[in-house]
Amino acid sequence: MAKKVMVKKGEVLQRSGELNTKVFHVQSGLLRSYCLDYKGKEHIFMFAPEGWTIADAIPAEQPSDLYIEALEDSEVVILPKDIERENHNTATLLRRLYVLQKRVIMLMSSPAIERYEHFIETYPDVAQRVPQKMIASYLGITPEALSKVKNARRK
Amino acid sequence: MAKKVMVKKGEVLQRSGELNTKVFHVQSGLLRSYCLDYKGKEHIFMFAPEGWTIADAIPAEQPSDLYIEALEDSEVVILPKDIERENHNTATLLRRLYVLQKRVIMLMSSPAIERYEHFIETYPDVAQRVPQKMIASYLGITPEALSKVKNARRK
DNA sequence: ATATTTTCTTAACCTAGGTTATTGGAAAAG
DNA sequence: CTTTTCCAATAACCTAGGTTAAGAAAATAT
Repeated sequence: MAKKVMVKKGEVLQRSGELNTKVFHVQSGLLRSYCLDYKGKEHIFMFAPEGWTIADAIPAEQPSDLYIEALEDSEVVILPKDIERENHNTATLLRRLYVLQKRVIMLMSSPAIERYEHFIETYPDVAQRVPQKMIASYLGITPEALSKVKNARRK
Repeated sequence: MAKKVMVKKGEVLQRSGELNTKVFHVQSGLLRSYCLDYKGKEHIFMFAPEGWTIADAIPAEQPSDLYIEALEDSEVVILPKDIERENHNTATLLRRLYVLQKRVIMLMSSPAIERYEHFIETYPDVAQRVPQKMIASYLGITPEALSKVKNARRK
């Protein structure tokens, strides 16, 4: 049922539009999920370092909204999507729910610099491992804006 | 364990900062959850019409981030928070997760007018029952901006 | 019914962040 | 090592949406 694979940096594990039947558990390395907007611009939905699980939350029969890609060489366990229905413990789902709630609240009510600081505090390791432009994409701003905003604070 | 209450429009069922130990199931009427930002401005996190469940996703021991308030006279079943851990079925949690995922993606990648149209399509009934400024608050913009943006499209 | 409070709209002006372009440096690839 | 690609920073300019204010229309309260 479950199988383990080694993926190289840059490899795409799932593409938007593909049937969404898998859940990925990261044993080592780093994955990200992202979507493309109508202009073809990427928006990072989440990062998944070691120990995290990453998947599109869309129901299993529907085509995926998200791409899932390796940002580092990674060791990944691929599980069938319906495992969420049985085995996946409720505590994990509740935690994911809480993380997303926080994210929505921050997107609506905090300026970019605060979202940046919150990200750095919450995921200090990830912040060291990905380029700035990916952090910007996760925050919902451009890399230029992130540069500017960090600069503005440093005065 | 569970108790049913009638609440009047405007009544606050839970306040930010209070210990977050309850889940509210709406039998009739309409509730909303919202947070306040550092300027005291409200941001609506979600609406809960008949049949929906609403709660702060923060772990049960921690003080709530969200206010929960009745927008109409409502019939509400109040459940202890830990019911989520046992009885709450996984399908419901997965659906909540999916709704939030969509919300985050839209907040990051779609302009206000598209978020508005998506809201109207997804919750046509709610859109009829709440003032425009609450829709604006849910979308993450001001009522003035919503007026402007709707006007701009109508040309 | 009348008074009071909300809501919606419009308008003038302002600001956070987007866009495009350029530079220089750091990584990858050959 | 050298070439190419990728990345960060800066600057000039632009735009979506915020802010403040004011008036008209609804909704609530008295």
